[in-house]
Amino acid sequence: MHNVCQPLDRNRQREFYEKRQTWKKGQFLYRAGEPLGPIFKIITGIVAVADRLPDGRRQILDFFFPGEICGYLETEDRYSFEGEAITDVETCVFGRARFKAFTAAHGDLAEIVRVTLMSKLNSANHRLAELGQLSSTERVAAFLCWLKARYEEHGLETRPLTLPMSRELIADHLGMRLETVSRSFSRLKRLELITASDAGVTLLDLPGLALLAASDDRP
Amino acid sequence: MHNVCQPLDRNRQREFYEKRQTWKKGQFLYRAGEPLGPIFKIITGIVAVADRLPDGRRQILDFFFPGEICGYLETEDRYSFEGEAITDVETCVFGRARFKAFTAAHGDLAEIVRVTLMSKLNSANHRLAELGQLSSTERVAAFLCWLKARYEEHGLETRPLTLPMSRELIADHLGMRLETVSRSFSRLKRLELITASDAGVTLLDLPGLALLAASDDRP
DNA sequence: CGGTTAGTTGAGTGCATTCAATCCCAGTGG
DNA sequence: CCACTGGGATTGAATGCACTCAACTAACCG
Repeated sequence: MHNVCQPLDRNRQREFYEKRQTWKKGQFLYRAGEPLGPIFKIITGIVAVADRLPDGRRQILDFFFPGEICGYLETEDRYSFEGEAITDVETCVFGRARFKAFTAAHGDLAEIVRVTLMSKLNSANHRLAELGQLSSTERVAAFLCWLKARYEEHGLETRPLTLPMSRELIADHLGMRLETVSRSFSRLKRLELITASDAGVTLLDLPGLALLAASDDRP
Repeated sequence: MHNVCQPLDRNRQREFYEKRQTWKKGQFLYRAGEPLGPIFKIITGIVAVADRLPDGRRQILDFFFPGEICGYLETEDRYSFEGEAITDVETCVFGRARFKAFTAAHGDLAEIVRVTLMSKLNSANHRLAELGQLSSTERVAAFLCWLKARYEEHGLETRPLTLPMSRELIADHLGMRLETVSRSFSRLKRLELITASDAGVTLLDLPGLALLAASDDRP
């Protein structure tokens, strides 16, 4: 159907971006241990990438927003983690080999990949500090600051902040139980750092939240 | 020896590896926020890379062993984290710009950098799952398994395993207090999964430890 | 020897978890 | 139209794990 690899821009674009795919909320784009399939570029929606322990516990490692690429991380020839659509999601799907060849051929793209990887590693490290050192409420505060920053990147409304993920997802991201997440929200409300309506959460005192979060803001 | 790349071998080698530096246990190779200095390749000893919160709490992100490179992670023009010699350390020190130029000029080296970054990101992700999901004793078990694997990589004695880091360092790595680390060791002894002598720790039942650690082995 | 530092262990506290009840809302079918 | 249902969220009560504070041991070094 799509012929492979011409050094012609038009074709490239088409090759890369033509093959779209949609996912319902709750569907998995890929699972850990599955043979490597394609790489996904998110067009709309949010994907949660998670590590899962044998007994079912899971750690959500990152939330991927439109414009980001997920599914590229691999060990051997299997996916390392799992990617789940937590909203309805639309993706571009394209082959790994082709992606590799393409970046190899373009030095500047390789540099972009390097910078992206480094930035992701940086974020992961900051999150390690959060998980290891912050109390539950501090973690929620840090999460809200982070989410606001992501929303601003994407030009989304931040007053109020519409939370696209459930308490359970937040809990699995922050290494706590959903009830504890809920209590933390209540605590933040009582401290008048946030208010909540059915539309979402409003951050009343960003400096105060950042102070609670203590950790340097994550990039 | 280190056989890095062919063209202009002699000179390159000299440029890269001639400048050595030694560090006493406890010295910092670099600190977060400092203007970017050189990149460090560790020849002997172990370096702990850590993130530090404003109030002094720290999260040790990784331990770097001989042959590894640390100090390359950056945001803007500052070091993101801090690198501390936890034993006496000998390093090669070389300039960032030169390193960049060198990798840019050699596609294969750039690929090595990419793979290394990806592997580090993979490890960081697995450690996120550990911090987020495992109990304290499980975390210590995971840590011991990981350390053994690292030792084997480097051809070091693993029966017994000589722990190069104090309880406090382990605690700051695993997000717990040093007393809890100590209690976890005692628990593992009581479970007859390990024994300890003044020479170090012997892992009696690796499968048992790995089972406790639950998480997939980290790479 | 005394002084110092790393490690272990005990007692008591507190924070996060577990289990459970309730509430709210959206969806559905009588 | 309203009663019913199910999922997400909040809150309460009780438990338990990890933390704090503190005592004590062992090893090392002057």
